[in-house]
Amino acid sequence: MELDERKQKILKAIISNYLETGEPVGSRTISKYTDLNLSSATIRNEMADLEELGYIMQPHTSAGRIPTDAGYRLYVDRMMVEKDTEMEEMKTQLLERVDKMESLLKQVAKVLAYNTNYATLVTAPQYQNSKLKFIQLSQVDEHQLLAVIVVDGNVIKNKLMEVNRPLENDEILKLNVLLNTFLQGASLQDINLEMIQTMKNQAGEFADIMENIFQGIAEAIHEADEVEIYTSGTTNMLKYPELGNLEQTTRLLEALEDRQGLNELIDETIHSDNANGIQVYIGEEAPVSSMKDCSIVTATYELAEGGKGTIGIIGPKRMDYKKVVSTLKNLTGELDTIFKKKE
Amino acid sequence: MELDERKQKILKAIISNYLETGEPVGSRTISKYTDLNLSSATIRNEMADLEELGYIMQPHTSAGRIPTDAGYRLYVDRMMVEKDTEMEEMKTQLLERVDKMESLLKQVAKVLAYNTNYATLVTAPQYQNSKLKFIQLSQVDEHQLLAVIVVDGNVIKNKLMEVNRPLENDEILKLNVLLNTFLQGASLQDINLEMIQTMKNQAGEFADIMENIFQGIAEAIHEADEVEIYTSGTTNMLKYPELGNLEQTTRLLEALEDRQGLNELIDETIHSDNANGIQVYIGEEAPVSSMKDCSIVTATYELAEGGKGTIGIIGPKRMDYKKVVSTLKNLTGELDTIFKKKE
DNA sequence: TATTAGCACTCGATGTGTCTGAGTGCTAAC
DNA sequence: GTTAGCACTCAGACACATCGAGTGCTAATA
Repeated sequence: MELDERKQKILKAIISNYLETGEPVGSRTISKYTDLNLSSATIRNEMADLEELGYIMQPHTSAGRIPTDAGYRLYVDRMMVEKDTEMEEMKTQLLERVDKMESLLKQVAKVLAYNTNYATLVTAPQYQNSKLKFIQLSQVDEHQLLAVIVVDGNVIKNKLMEVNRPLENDEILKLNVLLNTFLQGASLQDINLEMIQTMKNQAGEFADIMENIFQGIAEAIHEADEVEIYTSGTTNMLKYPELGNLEQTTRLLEALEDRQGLNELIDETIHSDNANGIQVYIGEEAPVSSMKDCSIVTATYELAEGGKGTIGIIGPKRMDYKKVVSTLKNLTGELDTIFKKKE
Repeated sequence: MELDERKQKILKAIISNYLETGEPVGSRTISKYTDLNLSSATIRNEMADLEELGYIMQPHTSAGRIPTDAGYRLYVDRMMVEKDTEMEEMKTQLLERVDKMESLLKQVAKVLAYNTNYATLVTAPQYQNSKLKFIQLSQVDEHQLLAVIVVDGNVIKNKLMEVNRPLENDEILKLNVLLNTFLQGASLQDINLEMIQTMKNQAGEFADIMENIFQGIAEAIHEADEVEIYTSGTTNMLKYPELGNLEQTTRLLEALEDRQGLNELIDETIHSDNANGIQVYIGEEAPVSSMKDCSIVTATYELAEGGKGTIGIIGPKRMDYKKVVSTLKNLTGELDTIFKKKE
């Protein structure tokens, strides 16, 4: 059997209708709804075929049909025409009162959740293989020394250290020069044991301070490589009763709260390069088991400075794919601009 | 009518039982459960009295009794004997793999949620009226200038600025001296327009850099005064069906996700000085309307350096008050020590 | 006078049977 | 190939009976 044009039309009508209502779709509905001018009986025959082809199914005998994962997949891949959205509105919402990067990302997640009624996640931009850009020691007060470490992508790490006695100005100067000559431009791999030993020797009585700084550097670089995930609108998931019983939904919310598993999801997105960076996981395709009744749409955004991050939307399988995809496309395109304005 | 000893015993038995089961408690249960050796009929008479006194109520005719807010209140104020808890276990959980303050706080919230099965919130320590401790400018690369601002409680703020040309070493030195002489030890109120003008004048061609720095200072101090709230275990709330229908619970979860309203709660706690900093809100007493079916227990912790923060637990009214209160008491006592070890 | 046994009563929860309507598959006619 | 029509299925709504936990009240008891 083949999926001819009429079958496609009917399938599309079934899915669209189901997306709107969340109820199984019957033959009569399709017969009236589409411009095919076919009776419900004909539709029924076609529907039986579509079911055999695996695109739709009945939740129980004598109910209408709902799309299977394969049906959604076909819909997303072949039938979807993108929608123009209320992006403008969202942009204005975003431009209000945001200062730091962190709050901006949180805000993005929030606005997105608010506008779509799904759960959203946003990661901060990651910089692969960050390099050291600048290090500076300074004396904060008699007993405290501050190390400022700047890494690629302007991730800044501060480390406070206790010292027994205040350092002289020229001592600090010497240490600063030492640090920057050896370490500027180095990545984590470049800093080997030999280098560490040499520097410790040269630092003389301040070897333990060096030790501390190295630790700080490791942390800073790690931090730059580590993903921070912001989620929002997780409670939206409670609005879709078809996601199964309360227990399942709870597990889903827990996964979202816990970040556990989310990392895996992010990793998968960021390492697959798609045409436009948009990826759609439907049902069982999701890399996280607790989301097997959901669909996930992720998009990668890219900053001019080389940072890459992910925006994702998690919702029921009957999510408004058109809207979600085009919103994400727009947003990832805009993010670089927005960041520039704000930082 | 008076609340004699026997009535108290019965009330206590009712509440304890209800805490365990979550079901309305009948007279027969109490008659068997307690060591009073009274028949169910007698208990019924007493229960009628207790109901008249406002400590218990029937959810419907011919159901057992459940405690009212007033009943819980009495229980918390007068009848509760603290429980020794599995604090040791919790402490060991906390000591694993925690580095930064932020992750420590998140971890505290998480461990607490895991151990109690309620929702938890933790705020970072706040420092009232923070003062400037130290400022330093440095040249990161040709076009970027970094201002490091350290505030009381060692809150550190970094601000990157673009500059047209690299500054000479002595120019930077001059600016650093200028900044520290004027601003060290100053609080936000101390920095007035006059001061700003004087400094700008002295800075000469770098007046706009000064402008930037002032903004950074304002942000830093603000940030030190601003509360960051970490929540965890919010999904635990779904485990208590008596919290009302799904919609109510959703509203509750939204409030927890949104931080909206939580600030109010925190404010109220931190400004009321109780004997041991523990505060219990039952039902309608809560300052957040969406939590009117819950109980909230909050505790204030205090660091040696003067910072103050809040830990809170949100659960159903039938929460295990004994356990919660003693856990919180222990934890707030320990937090200072834990922080010292970790920072 | 305080306690208890006993009884009638209430009311949510549970279970059962019936009805309805949406939807199907199949067959025969167009 | 399409359609009308019909018998059939099944979830959900509804009415109704039953059950049992729990109550309040009264009269008997210690």
